[in-house]
Amino acid sequence: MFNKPNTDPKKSRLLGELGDPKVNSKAAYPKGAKVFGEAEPADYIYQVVEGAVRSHKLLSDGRRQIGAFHLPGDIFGLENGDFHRFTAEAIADTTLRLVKRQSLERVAKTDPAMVRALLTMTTDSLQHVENHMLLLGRKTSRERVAAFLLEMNRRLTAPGGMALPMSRRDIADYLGLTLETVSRALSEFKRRKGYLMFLGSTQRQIVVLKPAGLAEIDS
Amino acid sequence: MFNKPNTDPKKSRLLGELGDPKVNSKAAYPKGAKVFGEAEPADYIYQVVEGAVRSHKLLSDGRRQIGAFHLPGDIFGLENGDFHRFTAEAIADTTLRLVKRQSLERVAKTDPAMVRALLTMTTDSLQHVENHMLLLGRKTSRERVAAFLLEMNRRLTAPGGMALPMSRRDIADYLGLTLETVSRALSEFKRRKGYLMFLGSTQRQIVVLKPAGLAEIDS
DNA sequence: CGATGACTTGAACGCCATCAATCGCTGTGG
DNA sequence: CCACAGCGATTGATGGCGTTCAAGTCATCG
Repeated sequence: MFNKPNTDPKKSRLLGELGDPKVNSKAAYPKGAKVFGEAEPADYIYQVVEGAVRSHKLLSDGRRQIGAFHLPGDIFGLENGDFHRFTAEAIADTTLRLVKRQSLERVAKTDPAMVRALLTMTTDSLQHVENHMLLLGRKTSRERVAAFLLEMNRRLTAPGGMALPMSRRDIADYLGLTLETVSRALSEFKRRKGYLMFLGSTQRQIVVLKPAGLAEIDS
Repeated sequence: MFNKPNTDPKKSRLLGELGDPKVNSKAAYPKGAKVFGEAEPADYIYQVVEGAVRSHKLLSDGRRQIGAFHLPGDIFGLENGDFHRFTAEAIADTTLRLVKRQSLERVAKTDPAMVRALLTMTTDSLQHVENHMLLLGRKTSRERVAAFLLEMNRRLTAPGGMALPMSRRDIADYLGLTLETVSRALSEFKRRKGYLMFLGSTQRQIVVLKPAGLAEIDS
């Protein structure tokens, strides 16, 4: 709600195209709504206008791994193949801008800079999941939660702390932990270490008091 | 040694360029040699001709996460930015084909199909690490080892089983486990389940007797 | 208010890590 | 030719971190 939109210049190129009303439209997704499912045809790509989206994979018994959270300004659902590789769901009431994949492909055919832009965005995703792989494979629970807080603090910066759109369970499924472990780590950072502060009645409005403390824990 | 080279048609386009002796050269790396380091300038991209390479990230205290193994035919070291995001080392005595990144960039400027090829390869990497994220975040040790065996069985298929080029420690650092846990899982699949067989005196020549059994364990 | 859902906190368990011993193979030097 | 060091791998014993199970708190909403 108080989160600044992403104004990364790398996305501007694509947004120039995306901004063209002839090829895009907006749509509203209530909290919990599915945007697309894993292995469904990838007919559109999406940009978050307002709200937040999670992308996840499921195992057959219900275990879930969230690969990324998409915040205002972020583009997601960009596939090179014809099918989505994640399921995407709105975390909160969300507005998305949609662009037909077909029209992107058409532009890409004649515009090398557009293909470049796609490549750059794909590489950015790659870099994010590569770092996340290190977190999931080798970091302790405290390190994971500290890294999460720093990531969100960077991406959601706003006056008076960040407003996390996701539940403890979502955080846990992003970090490869249980929601109880996430909760314990947050309590520890708040009470024992004094790195955090919760604002208001909810437990999702968080102020990071000592980023350096978190950064130290995150190795 | 008995592993068939990768002949994926998607790589052919790039290999057409890579095959040009004017822009490439070969180099030998003895077992253990560093190909490039994390955060070093990315001046070349590489293709495995013979041998095998591992790509990893390190935490400050030495914990290691291997992101991928590169086998004959595979291309790696392709970055969009100017710096490598992994350290790459030869697992066995290895021959690599090198291509100057600059000459790739030059071709890419005028050849949209080349940019496309780069995008496709980047997307393939992305898909691999996305699946690996699910493994690292949510799978049990048995599931991880089963998935590893199936992956290597697919990529190293040869008459009379596969010859793993990597040590138990490498496997462990790829799967986010310890080498002891990997060893126990392999023993279990061999003795208790009868899914595996070791050939010869070494413990790296493995025959998968029942892929279906491994697939079932891997969820 | 009572119901519900998100979160926190406590207690006990279990999977995997850690520590440690041993085995088998290879290579090396006396 | 044998002793032995060294390395990779296996196997056993123990321990700890995060999970699981469970109870309780708090805010929201009918």
